[in-house]
Parts: sequence; C-alpha cells; structure tokens
Amino acid sequence: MEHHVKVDSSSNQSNEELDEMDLRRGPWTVEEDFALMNYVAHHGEGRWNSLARSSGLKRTGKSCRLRWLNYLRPDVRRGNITLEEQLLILELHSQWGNRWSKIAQHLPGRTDNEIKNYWRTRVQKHAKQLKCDVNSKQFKDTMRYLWMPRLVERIQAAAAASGGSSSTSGTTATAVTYQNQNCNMDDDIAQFNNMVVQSNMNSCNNYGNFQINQSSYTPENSSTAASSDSFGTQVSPISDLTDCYNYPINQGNNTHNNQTYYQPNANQLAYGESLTSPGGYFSHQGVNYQAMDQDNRWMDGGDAHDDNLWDMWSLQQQMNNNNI
DNA sequence: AATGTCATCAACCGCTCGCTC
DNA sequence: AGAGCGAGCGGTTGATGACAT
Repeated sequence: MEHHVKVDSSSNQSNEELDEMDLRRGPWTVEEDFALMNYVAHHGEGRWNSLARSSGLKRTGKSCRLRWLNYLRPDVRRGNITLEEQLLILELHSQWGNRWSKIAQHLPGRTDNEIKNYWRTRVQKHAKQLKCDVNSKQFKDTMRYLWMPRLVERIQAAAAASGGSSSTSGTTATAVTYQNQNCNMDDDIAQFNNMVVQSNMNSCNNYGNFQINQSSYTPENSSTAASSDSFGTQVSPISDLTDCYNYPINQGNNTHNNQTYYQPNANQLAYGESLTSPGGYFSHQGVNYQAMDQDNRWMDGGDAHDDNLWDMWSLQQQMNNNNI
C-alpha cells in the first residue's frame, strides 16, 4: 500500500515547496532504499532534509532519517532480543524509564524503536495481565525480584550449556532467546499470583513487597535450569515491608530480620553488582556476555534480507564504477 | 476454507531541544 | 534575547502475518 501526502507539518519546509512535492508515505520500496543507501554512502549521514531534497527521494527528512537509523544502517542488529539484552533493558528501564534512545545506546545495534516495541509488546503486556500499572511499585518489584533473577539464571544456564566460560566459540547455546526457549513470563505471572496470595495471607497489605528465598535461585536446584517451566521460587512471609524492600539484595549478609534474601552464590553472576553498573553485565564471574552477544548476532535470526540488500547495493556500486 | 483476533514492528506524528544568526 | 530551523525523542498508528475459532 502506498500513501501520499501533500503537507508534512513537521518537515520544516515551506508551503510552496510542499505544494510542489508529492511526498510519499508508508513502507519503503527497494528502489528507495537503494537511493538512500547510495546517497548516504557518498555524502554521509545527517542534514536529513537537504538529503531528502537532493537525493530525489519523495520523502521527508524525518522519514529518511528513520529509515536509515532503524533499518538501513549497516550496523543495525536485527532478530530476537536475547536474554542478556532483555536483562539489560529491564535494568536500564528501571533506572531511566522510557528513555529509549538512552537505553538503546547500551545495546549495540539495537534501535530505540526496537526497544520501545519490545517493551510495549512484551513487558507492558504482562503488566496488563498482572492487572497492575507498568510503573507501579509492585510491577517493578516483580521485574526486579522475579524476572530479572530468572533471566540471570537462564543466562547462566545457557553459558553452562556452552561450556561455562566466555563463549567465543560460536556455539548455539548462548543464542537462546525469550521466544524460542519455551519459557515466558506467563510462568512468572502464576508465580506472582502465588506471591500475592501468600503475601496477603501474611497480612501484607502491599503485595508488591515480597522476598525470594536464596535457595530458589541456585542453578543446582532451579526448576528452570532443570528444564522445567515452573518457577521454583519460595516466598517468605514479610514482617517489615519497608525494610525488606530497601535492603540491598547483594550485601554481605543474606539474612535480615530472620528472613532470607536472594543473593547469587559465588559461582553465579553477581547480579546485585550490576544494579549499580549496567555495563557490568558483560564482565562478571568469567562470563563474557559481550562475547556471547557477539556470537548471538550469527545465531538468533539475523535477517538475511538485510545482508542481501547490502550485497545487492555493493554489486550495483561495482557495476556503476565499471560503467556496466 | 473463511473469518476473527492478537502480536509484532515499521513508520508516522507532534513535540522538544539545541544550534545558529 | 528570541526567532527560525534541523534533528532527535517518545507516543501512537496501521499493515501484516500468525494463530484460533
């Protein structure tokens, strides 16, 4: 389908120009992609409005910019969001909120648009299923104390499956993604509901406050690591909600007020540390997640179309250079 | 097989920010 | 100082494919 528009109010072009231009909207054609790629290759990025005028594309500068940044840019990474990326998104979003471009800066090759879509389609969906606001404390607690530790666990399981060390070997084990691992947040929703019940049973008015037994998260006894979909979290009753919530999850002591807190053991990824250092995700305990990330580029569904497009473009350039 | 519903993601829109003059 | 402009950001929409009925 093809749309045309006479006036783009945000294109910052004069009305006279807009009257003359029959601007295109909607999906980009291969020809348009080539034209944009060709122009950027010769003139560089930026100055999008003048680019749009000079390149002959009947698109707004904004449209050209978006197409380039989100799709045509050579280093744009496509395919499923990996576990490591999910973990990073959750953590960074907890720090910065909907600062998508800022979050995207920490996920090489991912665009703000992609991360935003991931958040809206995956995370917000589950907030809706939990019948709580995505910005509510209880939902944030669910992410922090349930989903994120679980992601860490899965990352470790994947690393262990690939040899348990930094993975530069290009094995498929690290390419496990949210979608294809047969695990999803639905399990966690059931777990969350259990927490609600138990929390309420213990006269806890705010069921967003809960604690997670450390033993639940060790790889040894993890039901997830043992290829079960159920999440073996144990929930401890809470006596002091505020204290419980504020207590750092990775301090030296793993007990407080006779309660047990989640704390990775020595062999686990130091998740707690990464809370203050997002970049630290990629260098903990001998698990080189950055390297894993690189490996995943080849494993998790990179879109062949992109490669083909660039191949075709390169071929076209060669032909042009040779005056073929 | 036809239709309806849902999930995903590319693209658009309106707004803000920052730079230049 | 402030107007004009380009670029970028975040929210939203619409097309499309997958899946369910």
